[in-house]
Amino acid sequence: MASQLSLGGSVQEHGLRMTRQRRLLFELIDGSREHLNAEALYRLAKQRDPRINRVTVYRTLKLLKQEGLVDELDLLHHEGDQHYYETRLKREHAHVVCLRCGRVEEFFGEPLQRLKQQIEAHFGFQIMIARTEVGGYCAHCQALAAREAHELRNTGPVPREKAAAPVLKWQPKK
Amino acid sequence: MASQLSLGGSVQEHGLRMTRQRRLLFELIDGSREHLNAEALYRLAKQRDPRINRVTVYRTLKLLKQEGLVDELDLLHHEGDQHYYETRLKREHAHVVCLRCGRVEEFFGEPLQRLKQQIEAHFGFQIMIARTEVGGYCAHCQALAAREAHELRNTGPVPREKAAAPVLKWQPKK
DNA sequence: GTGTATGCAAATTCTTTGCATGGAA
DNA sequence: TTCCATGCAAAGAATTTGCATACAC
Repeated sequence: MASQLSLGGSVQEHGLRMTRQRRLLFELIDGSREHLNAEALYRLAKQRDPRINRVTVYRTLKLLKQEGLVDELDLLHHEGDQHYYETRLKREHAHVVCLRCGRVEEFFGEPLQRLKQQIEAHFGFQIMIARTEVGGYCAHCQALAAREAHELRNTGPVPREKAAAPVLKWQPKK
Repeated sequence: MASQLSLGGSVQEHGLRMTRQRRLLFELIDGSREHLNAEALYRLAKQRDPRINRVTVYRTLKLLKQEGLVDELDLLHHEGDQHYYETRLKREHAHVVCLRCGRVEEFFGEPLQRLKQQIEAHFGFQIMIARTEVGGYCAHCQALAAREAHELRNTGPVPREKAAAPVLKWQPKK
């Protein structure tokens, strides 16, 4: 999971400085198995360096984005309006988010390469960043929803809204 | 450009009401040739109905999203952290954003269909929404940047940061 | 030593909530 | 006539800025 990207190299090339905080934050993002948002990252960092400030997290994230070391995602804002971060992978990939349980899968597949190539060819565009985020319901949640629907039917009359609404429906945020 | 989606149908089916404001806001989004953000939409709406409130814009956008009439984009946040809105099109498409001039192109192509199919097949996933956003430099801005680089070289010494930085580089937000 | 990075407090931006009134069905 | 929708004011969440101090080079 951990990338081969060099924080030091990238930072020094631009006259920037390698600090305790930057090293820590990059390590945490790069080593995390989840997609962290700024707040989660801050809390993790605080455990290892209680003196670190939330503002430093934001400033460092901005820097890492600019240097192309980290990508920013929103995962369709399935919970709140925060952003999520991951170290940039070599392989293009899409994020597949279950709108019910929040689980995030990554999909690597050739249509993504194709898409980039076509866009570059079609528009003469120079792509710096590409992001595909897909929301819906994972197999597990589809099964759960089906079972719930079944139970509803066998429980007799049900408040109108509940019965009429599709079982699977975009969940309002929060 | 205008979609065939019915606001009235969708609204009434869920026990909701068709109001002056909702009609107006949907019309504006559906009729706009640009991707509007909440603030821009509010300002447009205010011209046609000075009594409308910003909060109503947010509430209506949320509703339209939930009903699947409108999709939310962030266009890679190329200017600020707002979201942008468009009426849902039948055809899958990607948004291609120039990080320099801000121009947004839409790309329709089969890799997008392929991608969805593969994700559904691979994970047994039921896709409700899919979003691809691509950032980089449009042909026009590449040409401009090349010319600028040329002029820089012929102007003699230049402040270090300017000369050392790649000509095309992710623009820091704002 | 110089100039960038950090921490702290305060400000800003974007969005949501509470509540009384207005208006669609 | 019934409740959903709106407007207004205020709150809230996420992120940024200003400035003095700390620390990497």
